[in-house]
Amino acid sequence: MIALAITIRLPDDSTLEVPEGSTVEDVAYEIGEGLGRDTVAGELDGELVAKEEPVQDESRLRIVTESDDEYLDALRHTCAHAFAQALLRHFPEAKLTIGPWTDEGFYYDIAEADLDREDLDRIEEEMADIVDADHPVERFSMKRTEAEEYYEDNPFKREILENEAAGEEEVSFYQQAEFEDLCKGPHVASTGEIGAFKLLQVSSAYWRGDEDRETLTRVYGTAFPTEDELEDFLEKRRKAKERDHRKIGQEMGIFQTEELVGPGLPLFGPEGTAIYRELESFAEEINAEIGHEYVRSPHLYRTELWQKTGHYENYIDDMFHWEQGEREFALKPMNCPAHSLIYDRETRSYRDLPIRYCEHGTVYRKEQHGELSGLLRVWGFTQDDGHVFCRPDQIEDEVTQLLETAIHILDVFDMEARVALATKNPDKSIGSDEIWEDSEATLRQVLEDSDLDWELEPEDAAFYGPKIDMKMVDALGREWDGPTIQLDYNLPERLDLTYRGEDDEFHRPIMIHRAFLGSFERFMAVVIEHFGGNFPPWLAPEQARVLPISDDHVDYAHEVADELGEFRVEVADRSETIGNKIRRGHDDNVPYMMIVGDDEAEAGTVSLRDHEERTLDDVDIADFAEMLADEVENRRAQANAVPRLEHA
RNA sequence: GCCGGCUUAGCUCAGUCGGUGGAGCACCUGAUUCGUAAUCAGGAGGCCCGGGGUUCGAAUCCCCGAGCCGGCUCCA
Repeated sequence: MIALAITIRLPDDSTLEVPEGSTVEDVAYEIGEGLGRDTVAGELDGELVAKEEPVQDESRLRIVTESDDEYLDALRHTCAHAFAQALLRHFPEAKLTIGPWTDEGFYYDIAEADLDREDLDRIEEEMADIVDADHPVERFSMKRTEAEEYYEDNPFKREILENEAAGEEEVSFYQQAEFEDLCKGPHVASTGEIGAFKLLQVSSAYWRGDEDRETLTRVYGTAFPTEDELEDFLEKRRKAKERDHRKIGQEMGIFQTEELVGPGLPLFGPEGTAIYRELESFAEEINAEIGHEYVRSPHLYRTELWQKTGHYENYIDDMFHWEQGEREFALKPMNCPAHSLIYDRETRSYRDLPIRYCEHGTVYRKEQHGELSGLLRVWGFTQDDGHVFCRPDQIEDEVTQLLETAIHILDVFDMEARVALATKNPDKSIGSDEIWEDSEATLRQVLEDSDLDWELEPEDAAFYGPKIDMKMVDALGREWDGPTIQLDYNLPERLDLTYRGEDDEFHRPIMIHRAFLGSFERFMAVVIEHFGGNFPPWLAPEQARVLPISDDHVDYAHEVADELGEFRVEVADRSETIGNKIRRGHDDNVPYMMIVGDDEAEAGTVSLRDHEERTLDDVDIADFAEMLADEVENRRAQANAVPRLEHA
């Protein structure tokens, strides 16, 4: 019998003919004996699959071995099985649902098992036994009908069989010792390959992510080939926890929330407000540079406005609204309609465009209670919002300018950007295909003309137009939502915005929504975590502190502080030991301490010490002031006065 | 909003079996006057998240609610 040949495309773009019905592993052996032996899994048309997966004609295949990143995914997937196996030994009545790998590890969702941290400890011990026993992980097939019987008591697995495996005759299972699980793979060859693992937390999740369906117990864990890698991972988590903006915000008195005020409504004291105002004046400076003019709009509006914009029907439940006499009013959830109405106050000419408005606009959105978190998700926040009204032929220039500005801003904070183009979601979009295609092409053009790396996020656009989203990458490599540039063809239509064209006809302007920092509140949270509270001088609530050695030097300390009057300077004038003052200055994250005693008072100098414990004696106050002024005015991300003065 | 956990001094946290609540730091007072990461002593500070219940008696047990934390879902 003659096997029919099919063609497989390999990563180097070469092709390989293999018999029909070949698996990933077969192809690997076809390429080379050694590669065949090392095969862990395959990447088939971009999807990670088990090595037993049959390949199709014309598919693209990459062989995954132990040296590839995907090996970690398979390892974690096997660890998820080891967890489920250990779980069933202690909780035989538990029902398994799904247990995939994730970027950080794995989770397993289970039903009919309430677990607490102590249970996890017991399960971890059992898992250690399973790993030590080094059970081989075997794949086997079962008829779908048999599998349905096998899972007679497990409606979740049966649902997977009904949906995911609907057309299949046979389904695959994986087995290690007494444990069997319906699973597509891939997995590593034996449980002993799991070098190090840890169960991280127990929480909950909805079956199929649907809040109307069953609530399941979800256990998160992670696994690595070696103990060292696990330890690095845990260390990074600990560091992240140390930098939690809620903790630092509390310690440094940056913000507070009060039950009496309400959830998600932070109060800022002088320390937080110093940071807040610095961010605001930074935004003001940027807006002046790029010609965005400030406007102001009220917090309260008749809801008819949001009926007109279309937000009412989609978001009224997320707005704060109430009847006021005959009318219904709502706190604004966004600034764009107000800006649009200002645009619309008179007949605009094509010559006037682009018209660019901006506002530090405070908006209120009734986020779900479970979503509220420190300054990251709140009910009331202030956006560094802006809207450009322009002609179609101006979009490219405007977006380019906004993109460059966003990159510059992140650069000031020493943060990298990860740029993505979010395109149309067919299920959630309005407007013609033609408009979408044009606007996506325009954004794509801007990105291609820039020297930025960017990726596509298909179907992630807002309903009214495509957007460029930027993630900010902080000092620990974590990603946060950053600047956004969104095209909007809808609102100008809804509010009937026009301009008079060269041809004497009325035309529809395009609206570009943009935010650089997002909201001042959330950006503060990011900045706190990014710098870990150790702010650069321009942002630090207290930029320098004068520490007199003894009470005899308090007067001189105040003289020094007065000389630095343009900065945020305090004097540690309580009767404490100098060691204690230094300790406090460091704990308070003051960038610069100026220690003054007899020597300094006599010479009219200070002894400088920064947060990095770098010290320099005999510093001229005016020289330091000049250095600090430079760091503040130029918004330098590092406090480097000590080394700079040292080498001056 | 849903699931689970937590809530004790300004902060971090102990509090046994149901029998009138403690520590460290911070704060106040006094002493000390100090040269680069915590001087010593004393004092003050509590609606034990709120409401209801069980009990002779509740920080502790039960019910309801709020806030926070971890997830899920959501994020114009």
